[in-house]
Amino acid sequence: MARMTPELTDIVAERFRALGEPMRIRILDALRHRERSVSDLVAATRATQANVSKHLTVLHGLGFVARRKEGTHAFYRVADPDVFKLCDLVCGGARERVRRQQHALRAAG
Amino acid sequence: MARMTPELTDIVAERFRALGEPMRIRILDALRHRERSVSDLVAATRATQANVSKHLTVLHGLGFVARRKEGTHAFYRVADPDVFKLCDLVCGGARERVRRQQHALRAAG
DNA sequence: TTACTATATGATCGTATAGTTATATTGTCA
DNA sequence: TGACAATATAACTATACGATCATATAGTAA
Repeated sequence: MARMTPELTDIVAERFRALGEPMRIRILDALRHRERSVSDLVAATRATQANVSKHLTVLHGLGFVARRKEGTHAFYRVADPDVFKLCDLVCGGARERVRRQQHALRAAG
Repeated sequence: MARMTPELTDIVAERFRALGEPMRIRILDALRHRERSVSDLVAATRATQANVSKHLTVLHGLGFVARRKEGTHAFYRVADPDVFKLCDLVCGGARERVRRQQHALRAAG
């Protein structure tokens, strides 16, 4: 396979960086099974409304979530199902690391 | 599935954040098919030696790459094969977004 | 209209970190 | 030993960005 172009590496990094904030992961996790309003997400994450709204703007700008307006409410849902595949993969790597560390500790102890 | 714990969201975000830098993506891309020494990577990425070394420290600290010393050289290789699955997934999302935008432009134009 | 609710956004601040420079460390060879 | 090469790291600067506060915008209801 050919090397990635600098443009592509920038795009890839931008998308990873958007997922690289704990609060945004919590928001996506809260959206795993159903859409939620902003105020729902504020309650679920215990963050301020402005903070949640700004994180949603980032996720929406990159197409990770979609928005539906209804009256004064805005309902967000996950628009890119690969998000959870990404989280599962990265979780798996984390679990594997913990497992190896524990194995090394047992061998040393 | 249960909600993620705050600890887990932090770990997941930390790993995504490590992948959220263009230079680190370039380094991983350069390691896609073979291990490389630090000076190889300096030449491949056109960054300074100190800069490449620091990025490698981050990637190594999270287990994304492994190190092998040989004389004064240090050879790095990808330790977590999921890295490229992650990149492919995030690339796919990017491509899908571009495709939809072009479709919308054609429909509007 | 006024009052209230839900959401988005601009201004500001503090912190985290990428990049650079200089230096330390380690290994090789004469 | 000294000189050199490869890598790692400490100190510093500049910038990006997350969090907060205040305010703007939009919808609803009286």
